[in-house]
Amino acid sequence: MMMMVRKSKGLGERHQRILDFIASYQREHKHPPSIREIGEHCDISSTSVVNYYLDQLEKSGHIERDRKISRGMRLTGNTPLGDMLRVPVLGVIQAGEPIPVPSNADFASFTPEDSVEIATSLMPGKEKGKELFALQVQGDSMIDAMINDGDIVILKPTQDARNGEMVAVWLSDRNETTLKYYYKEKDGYRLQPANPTMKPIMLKKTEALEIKGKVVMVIRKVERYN
Amino acid sequence: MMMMVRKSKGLGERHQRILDFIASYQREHKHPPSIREIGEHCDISSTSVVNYYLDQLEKSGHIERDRKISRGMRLTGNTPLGDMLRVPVLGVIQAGEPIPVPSNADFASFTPEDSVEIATSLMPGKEKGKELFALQVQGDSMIDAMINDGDIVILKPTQDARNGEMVAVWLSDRNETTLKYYYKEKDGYRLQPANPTMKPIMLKKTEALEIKGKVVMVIRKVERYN
DNA sequence: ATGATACTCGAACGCCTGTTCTGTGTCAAG
DNA sequence: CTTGACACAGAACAGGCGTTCGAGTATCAT
Repeated sequence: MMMMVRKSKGLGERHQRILDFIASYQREHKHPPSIREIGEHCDISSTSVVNYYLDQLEKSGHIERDRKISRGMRLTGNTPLGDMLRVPVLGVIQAGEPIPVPSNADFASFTPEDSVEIATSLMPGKEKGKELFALQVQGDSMIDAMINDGDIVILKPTQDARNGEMVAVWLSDRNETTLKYYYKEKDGYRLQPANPTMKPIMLKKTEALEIKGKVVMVIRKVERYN
Repeated sequence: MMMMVRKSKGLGERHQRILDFIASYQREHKHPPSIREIGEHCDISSTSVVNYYLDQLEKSGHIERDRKISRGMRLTGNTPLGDMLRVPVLGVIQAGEPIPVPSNADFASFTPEDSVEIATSLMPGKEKGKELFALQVQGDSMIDAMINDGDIVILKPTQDARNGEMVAVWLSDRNETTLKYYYKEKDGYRLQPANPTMKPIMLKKTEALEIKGKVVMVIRKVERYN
């Protein structure tokens, strides 16, 4: 029979699968799954194998376990609750620099320090998917998007947008990153600033427009201005 | 034997005791207690009696239960976890209207619909006190504070501010509400807009300035602009 | 080859736990 | 006084669940 080869570095596919299942189960049921439920949904036929992986995940610090207690497991670091999302802060965003986009398997491991927690109840629409990432705004170049220095923008990675959505775009012709409301028009694109007093950027079809993500939320921690 | 008299209105002593125990147990163990554990710590000798009360608490909406599932209960309504704050949205804030301030005992009861949840990890400084309230911005009158129509501002009620703090003030002379950075100067007050391209409001000492609260956070859910 | 290591399976054991049933004492209404 | 709702106890049942054990298989370095 085919055997899975262990990826000596990081988590194997089954580890990841179990981790994901615990998270999604917790979100749906408000409590952790049992060992047998994990086995069923992760195609593991024996409870002892689930237990085997759970032990490893505990040793590697990904989960905590309360032995002997039914469903006594919880994720550590990442999403402790089903009510919150942990969004990785992948870097900064500023006018003169390209946008850091999430590398393929970048969501797997990120330190709790470099992430922000968002209550799912705050999330607009059905963007509750876990493919979100965050960037910290650097500089005052986004003031036309009503976004301050230091603000945190939550993005959903995408290559195309619908009219009226706020997107993060890289204008390679101008060497510029910007956040604007996106409108496709007959002769090109219109990038509308959030500030209604400011004029839009009109782009011809010939000009390059790379959509990197869609803005779903902006968070500003107001400390002191000094 | 002594019997407890049921308080026909509200929760009896045992109901409250069970509720408190579930909360404290959950805090300590990260998972809910079992029926028998509740019985032991609440001086109830029979599991059926615990079940009896749990049923009532479920009917009255204080807890939710997953039948047949071990420790399948959880508190509803109030933030069961210490990881999130529930902030009441007391109303709207706009230029032409006074600021709704929290009435004395207003934090006690508010519906979950009229509140926003904030992860404590997001809270700046030590404003994690629960005396916070939120207002929804109405209109474009706060654009000079880099705040959009529909944004949610989290406020901490206070009557005075230190220099550099963003405050919500009511200028009775002008019949105007505004959000500005606050600076006390020798000849009066300076109210500085967050947008660095805009000019401050200079106030003489004689002009009335009512500070209603201090802004600690701004949240913008970006849906669609259309 | 050979042993070590990693991984998997199936089954059984036994405690944990929610559920249910029977019975008892209290108290207010009829 | 009878009746019934209410609060409670105790015991037993049945299924859920974590744990453990024995055994088998694939990969790989020795």
